[in-house]
This record gives sequence, C-alpha cells and structure tokens, in this order.
Amino acid sequence: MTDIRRSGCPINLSLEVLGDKWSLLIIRDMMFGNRRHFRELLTKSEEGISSNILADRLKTLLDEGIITREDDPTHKQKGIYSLTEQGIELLPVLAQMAAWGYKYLPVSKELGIRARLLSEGGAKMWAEFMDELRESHLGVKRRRRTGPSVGERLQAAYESVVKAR
Amino acid sequence: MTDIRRSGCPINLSLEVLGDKWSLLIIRDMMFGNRRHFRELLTKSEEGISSNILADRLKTLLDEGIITREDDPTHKQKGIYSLTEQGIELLPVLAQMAAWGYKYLPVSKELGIRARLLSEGGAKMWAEFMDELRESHLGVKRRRRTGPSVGERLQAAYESVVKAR
DNA sequence: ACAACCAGTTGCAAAACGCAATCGGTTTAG
DNA sequence: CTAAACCGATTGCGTTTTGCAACTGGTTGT
Repeated sequence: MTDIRRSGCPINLSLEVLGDKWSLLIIRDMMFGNRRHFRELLTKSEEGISSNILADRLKTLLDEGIITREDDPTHKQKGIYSLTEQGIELLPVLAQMAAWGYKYLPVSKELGIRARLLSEGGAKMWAEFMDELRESHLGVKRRRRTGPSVGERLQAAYESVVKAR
Repeated sequence: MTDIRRSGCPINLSLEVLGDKWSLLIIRDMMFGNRRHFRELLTKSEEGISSNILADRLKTLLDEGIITREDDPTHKQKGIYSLTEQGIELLPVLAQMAAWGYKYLPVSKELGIRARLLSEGGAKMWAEFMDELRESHLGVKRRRRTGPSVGERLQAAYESVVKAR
C-alpha cells in the first residue's frame, strides 16, 4: 500500500486509504453481509477477491483503525473482524455510492433492492442501521425496538427478490 | 481501464468506475476548484497528477457519461470539460467522503475548512451547491439568489484560512 | 518569427494486482 | 487414532496499472 501523503485534503486522504477496487467492498460485506471471518469474506463475496489481496487489505484496514481483529474463542485459528466506530461511519459513504450506482449504472435487480431501500430510507434509516452495527460490532447495547431491524428488512427484501427468480 | 463486470452490485459498479486514486480527485477539482481545462487540472491540483493518467481518466469519465468535453471557442486547442448531471450527483459521495476524512484523518487546516462547512451545511447546502453546478456546467438557469453562493462561501472560507498563515 | 502555451502521447521502469499452489496448524468425521 | 476437511494466511510468478519524464504537433501572443 502506498504510504505517501499527497495532500492534506480530506477527500484525498480518504482516497489514499479507501481508493481502490476492494477496500470498500470488504467493508460492504462486513456491514451488509455480516461477514466476520477471513474465509467468509473470501468465499461469500459476489466478486471473488483473491486471498492475498484480502489479507493485504484487512491489514491496511486494521492499521487505519477501520476494523479490529480478535481471536474467535470457538476456534483457535479463526479471527473475528469487527468494524470500529470509524468503520461504521463509512456507511453514509457507501450509501451515497450505492444510491448513485443504483441510479446510473446497470445494477442487477436482486442486488439493487437494498440500495433502493437504503436510499429511500434516508439519513434516518442510516442512523438506525449504524446503531445496529454498533451493537453487533462494538457490543454497544441499544434499547429494545419493536419490529424488524434495518438489517433484517434489507435482508428480507434481498431474499424476496432472489427467491422470485 | 478494466472493463469486466465483477457483479451487479451498485457499490461494486460504482467502484469499477471510480475506485482508484485519481478519478474522484479530478471531479473534486472540477466541482470545488472550477477547473475546466486540461492544463488547469494538470497543474493546479494539490496532488500533482501526471498528464498521461489525467488524459486516461478524462477519457474514462467521458465514456461513462460523468463529464463532457466541448471545444473552447476562444482557443482552438483548448477543450472545456463539464460535469453532467450524473457527475454533479457525485457531490453527496464526495461530501460524505470529505466529512469522514475530516473526522478521522490528519486533514490540513486550510483544506479541511471546506469539508467542515459542507458537512455542517448538510443535505440542503449540497442541493443548493448542486444547483449552482447545474448552472455553471449545464447552463441551467436558476432563479436569483440573494447573498453569496455556496461556491463563493466555500471559496471565501478557504481563502480566509490560507491568508491567515 | 519566435517563445510560450495547449492537449495530449510515448517509452520505460516500478508498483500493484490476480491467480494458483502451498503452508503449518486446527477441527471434525469415521 | 487417524485421515480428511478447514483455517488464515503466504509465496511465486505473470499480467496490468501506475508514475515519471521527455516529446509531439499544433496554436497563440509578442
């Protein structure tokens, strides 16, 4: 990974960390697909990342404080990757990117449904989803909610389209 | 540039177009720095892009319909690059990325001021700025406004910090 | 007519990427 | 107890992308 500092512009600095074809996809899978292990990220992603690239990006994301890694108590070799608050706050970036892609690029129906829901839900839904991520990744308790969570609603929408094929 | 289609996910498709270290910086300079010529983009950017990369990225952005190019009537060799509606609608992506970078990365004071203003201004300010871009890039007339434009306010804030050095 | 300027292009070396095979260790099934 | 499957990576290697510098053919200003 590059380690230069081309400029102190916030957009440039963000791109120096996340400006490649894989980093944000890994974060996407951790957020929306609940992938927490190396093997899950490796095999269950749509795009098929290779293991050396995945290892390299996870290392960078760790160094940058976007994710953390802890040992899985149920399996001596497994690590559990979690998003930090800094990582969770990338949700608005991903959401805007998803909304833009949904509007202008040839998105497949099944994979676009979540982007549409998230886009229509707006900042309020994003905040709620980020709270859910704080619970599942940071262990922050949140008060009981009635009805399905944002994560469940996104997942249900996705499955309803996939099954309809 | 790659031309493969790894998946139909909107985030992935967006990254296949914009997922590199330069494309969004070029769009940033067109949006916030009002750079409209090749030479301006080449020499007046903080980061120092090289001319072959710039030419390549401009070509891709043209192909993708994010920018357009027309001849400059005042100079037979100059081309004027403009953002399309699709390009203008990348503003929320850049704004979120700037906000995240401002919060978590070692942003310089002078270059961070615009990110702060834009972040604090929220979606309403973004919409207003996008309207200004529609006027300057698409020629869309908009009704008169009193007071300075968003673009002017961002520029003024930037200069006040730069001059204070 | 000459220097400066314009939008790129070319050649080449360095870095990043993508793929497949492999590693040492751990867990599970028989 | 043993063998197979699984685990998170690592290695080697060929391809692609990037970065740098020089350069091109043409235009503009003096």
